[in-house]
This record gives sequence, C-alpha cells and structure tokens, in this order.
Amino acid sequence: MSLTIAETAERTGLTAHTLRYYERDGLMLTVDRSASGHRRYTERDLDWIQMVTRLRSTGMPIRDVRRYADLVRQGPGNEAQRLDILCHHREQVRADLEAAAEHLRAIDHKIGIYEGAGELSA
Amino acid sequence: MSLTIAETAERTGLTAHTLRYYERDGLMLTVDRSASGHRRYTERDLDWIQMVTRLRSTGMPIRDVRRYADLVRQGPGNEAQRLDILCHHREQVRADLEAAAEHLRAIDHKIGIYEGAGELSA
DNA sequence: GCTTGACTTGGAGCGCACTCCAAGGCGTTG
DNA sequence: CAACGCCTTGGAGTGCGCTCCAAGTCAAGC
Repeated sequence: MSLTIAETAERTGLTAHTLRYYERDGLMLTVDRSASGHRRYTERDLDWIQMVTRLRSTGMPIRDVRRYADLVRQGPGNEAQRLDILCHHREQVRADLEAAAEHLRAIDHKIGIYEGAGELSA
Repeated sequence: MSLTIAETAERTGLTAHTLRYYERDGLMLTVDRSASGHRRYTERDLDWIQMVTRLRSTGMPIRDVRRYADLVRQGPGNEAQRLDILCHHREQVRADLEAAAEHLRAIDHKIGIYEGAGELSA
C-alpha cells in the first residue's frame, strides 16, 4: 500500500504544498519515490505525519520537530534524547493548557457580565 | 494615577513597541497623553490590556480583537454584538482546549512507550 | 499518439504579529 | 545649562509557517 501526495494530503488534512515543505525542511522520515520520482507515502509515513501534526498543533516550533525527526531518522540509540524533547514539550503543553483554561474562565466571567446586563435591561 | 509606557510594559509583560503597535492598529481604547505628548496609561487601560492579552493568548487574531475594541470604543448599545464575538471565541477556545488535551494524551502515550522501552533495556 | 492532469523542482511571495530604526523632542539630575 | 535617557513618529525589517509559481516530466484515457 502506498499513497500519492494528493491522497496523503486528503487523509492528513495537510496540503500537498505543506507535505513537500515539511520534507524539504527535514520534518519527515525518508519518503519513498516511484520509478518516475513521485512521492509514495506508506502507513508509517501517515503515522509519522500524525505525530508531527500533534506536535505542531500543540505549539512545537518547526525547528524542534526537526530536531526530533533528526533523532528518529538516526535510528536506535538516542531514545533518551527523544524522551527529553517529548517530556519538555509535555510540560510546555500542560502549562499552556492551564493558562488557556484560566483565560477561558476570565472570558466566561466577562460573558456573564454582558448576559447579566442584558437580563437587567430587559 | 497614570503610568508611562515603560511602566505599563513592565506591568503587562508586553513591550513598549507592542503597546504602540496595538494602539496604531486600533486594539486600544483611547490612551491619554501628557502635555508633552507622552502616553499615560490608567487603571482602565491596564484592565483593557489584560483583556486583550487574554483574547490574544487564546488565539484570537488581531483583526478580531480590533472588531471588539471598535465596539467597546463606540460605547453602549452594541452589547449584543460584543457578546456574540466573545461567545464565538469561547467555543473556539473550548474546542482548541479539547483538541490540545487529546494531543497531550497521545504524547503521553508516546512517552510511555519510550519509558517502557528504557525499563526493559535496563 | 495526443491531451489532460497530477506530479516534480528551486525559488519567490505572503500574512501575521511583532520588532526595530532614524530623527527628533522633552525633562529630570548634577 | 548640559547631558542623559525616555519619549515621539512613520516606516522599514524580521521570523515563522506556509503558499504559490514557472517550467518541465510523466502516466493514463480517448
């Protein structure tokens, strides 16, 4: 089983542009090519893209994803470093989530004020 | 009581550059000036900056903050529109928080795999 | 066999949100 | 009263993450 870049874009929610960009920028593991040079994505690539998407959408910068991808591409032996990157990121995400939750409470409060005013004036 | 731009930057965690930029871009309510033309920030400005910061750091784009600021600057009468912006944003933030929490769980899972492997190989 | 359309590349362009610069004004301190 | 530092402005520059373009290759359908 292997997918074209368009099919992979469809399945991952990224654009073909972005998939090429990620590859150029060192975020991908090795992507196979057909005889004619077209990219062929495997199940493993889809899993990896999902991981990259998770890291990106929790705010990890491209350059950090690249550091992580570099380690994975180097193969076994550097698991401690990978773990280190993931654990640091996890703490960052937890802190971000907590901050966002607090902001959400403040926004809720503000909404409550407007809704209260609406009721009073009604 | 009024603060200089430097003091306000200090207190809000924004830079003086950013405070000027926000004002130019229509994100601020009216900011007073001293006789010499220097900005003077009041308690009300600090509260407003905090709100802007909450909206920004929960992912509201500058242009939407500006729309909201425009309404507040226009004065009473458009509370329903303000409420609309805030409620839409609240739903967005909730969705983002949920997605981020799911990504966090997946990252936790990945970390668990690395830690498990570490223990096995130890 | 020719068209159509998806694919390739290097490189340019874009939108967002700042971030900084140059040139000049003001005002407190020694 | 001179120096120093903080302030002002319009406008240019930066970094990030895509996003798109031009020119060309290749594969499949009519």
